[in-house]
Amino acid sequence: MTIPGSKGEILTNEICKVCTVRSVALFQDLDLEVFNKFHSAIREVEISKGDHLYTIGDPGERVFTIRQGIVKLVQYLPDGTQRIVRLLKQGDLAGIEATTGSTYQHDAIALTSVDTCAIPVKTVEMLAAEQPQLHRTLLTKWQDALSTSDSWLTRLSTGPSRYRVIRLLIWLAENTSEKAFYLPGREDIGNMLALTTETVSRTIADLRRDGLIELVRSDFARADLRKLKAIVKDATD
Amino acid sequence: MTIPGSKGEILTNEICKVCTVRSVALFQDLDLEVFNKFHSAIREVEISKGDHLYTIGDPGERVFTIRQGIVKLVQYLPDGTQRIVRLLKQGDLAGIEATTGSTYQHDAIALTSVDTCAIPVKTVEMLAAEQPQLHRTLLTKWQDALSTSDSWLTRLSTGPSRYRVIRLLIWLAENTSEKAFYLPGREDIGNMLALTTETVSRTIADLRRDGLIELVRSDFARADLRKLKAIVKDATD
DNA sequence: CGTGTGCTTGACAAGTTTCAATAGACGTGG
DNA sequence: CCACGTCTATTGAAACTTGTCAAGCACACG
Repeated sequence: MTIPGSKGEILTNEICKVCTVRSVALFQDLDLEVFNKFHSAIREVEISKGDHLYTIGDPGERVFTIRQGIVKLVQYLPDGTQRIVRLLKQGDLAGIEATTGSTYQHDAIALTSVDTCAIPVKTVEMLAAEQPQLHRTLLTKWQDALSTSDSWLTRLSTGPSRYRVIRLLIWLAENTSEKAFYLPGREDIGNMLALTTETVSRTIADLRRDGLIELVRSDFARADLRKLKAIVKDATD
Repeated sequence: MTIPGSKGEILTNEICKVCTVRSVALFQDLDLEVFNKFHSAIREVEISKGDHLYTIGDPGERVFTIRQGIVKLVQYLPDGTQRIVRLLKQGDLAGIEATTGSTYQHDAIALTSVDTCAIPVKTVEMLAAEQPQLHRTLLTKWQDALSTSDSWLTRLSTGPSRYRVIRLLIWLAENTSEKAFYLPGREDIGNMLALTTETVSRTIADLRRDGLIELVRSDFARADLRKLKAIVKDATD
């Protein structure tokens, strides 16, 4: 179990068995028996807001299952401009490129405090050798990443600022179980949508004036999802 | 061999053995013996400019290795706006999501005349069962797709129109062996860069006036790669 | 109780879209 | 072989959106 208040890496012992995200994560249908042979290599890693989970260019030695919190994946242009290419949430896999022997392709930075399981790539390989369905789970994770990426291009990088912000808010709201959802800093939002912080700030202020969202705190908001979806003509499930 | 002038699906016979893209494609390190057991299921599919290779939402029954030509992957917003999320070229795999049992996630449309090998997903599975390294190749293809996608977000959807167009031109030029490279229609370029056809047209006209590119035909161009890279501060290998 | 950091707002400049008109390329049929 | 229609590319002018620069505000932290 986690030692309350602790930071950094902790040996997992029984934690995996009761893991709240196992059903959606990497080991979703793994034999407990097989799993027990290897899970001693797995570490729990907790980092605070702003910390790096890993850094672009580093040798990819571990993948991370996100247990709690939100992580941004950042890439940079030669001039230093940064672009957030994806957000990872509970159940997502960070550093998946490590499984092909590649170096990390992004800076992975915590937007909130983040709780992960760090799994050495070697462990993944050994597990996969005994349990081929892990391959299938991994493929699914690749597909998730790619389809998120496509969606960021289609929905978050297309159209006027108002629509982009709204589509991001919908995503944020729908990926939270609470009524209020985490609202990233204006600069981060800008780096997700290819807008400046000023434009984002103005757009969010407009949405508040129009009664479409309501700030609970500067970084938590509630949204009228139905109205937001109507504006961008999203399916109103 | 291909029957000259023919269209549509053709049974492959000896074609795979002499395939010019096998070294970069799906069967790059497959045992010829194993391969021969299955390759009768593989069809050569040729389509002309503007034709669909597959359509979004269709059940994904085959993956396609691109042997020749360029394919665009298109997604749509609810209002009908389209966005091109990737271009596929020689050696790339189209419809890779079919390997996870998913439906196709895009419209795949030929920008030029296109020559592919269509491989049933079932064949891929059978081959993978006998030759596990195929899993690894597939993972690499997923990674390629994802890293292209990230790059489209970072480099093609960020910054002013001039930079986006230049970065696209660099990509097009570097993914061609000829001196002149295929230049897509202005509307397609717009849908790749989230710009209007008019803006793209003006930007390309500017680049021509500045002597940075030269049109061989309306859809073929030569570029001064060194200068273009200097402008966007790309590595000048 | 200052100081820093991030958010907001304003005014103006720059960039992009929109609407409209023209020019060019291409294929078809007279 | 040329006229015609169609489709794409180009260009102009005006409207609009977004970026830039600058200042003020609010909240958290030391």
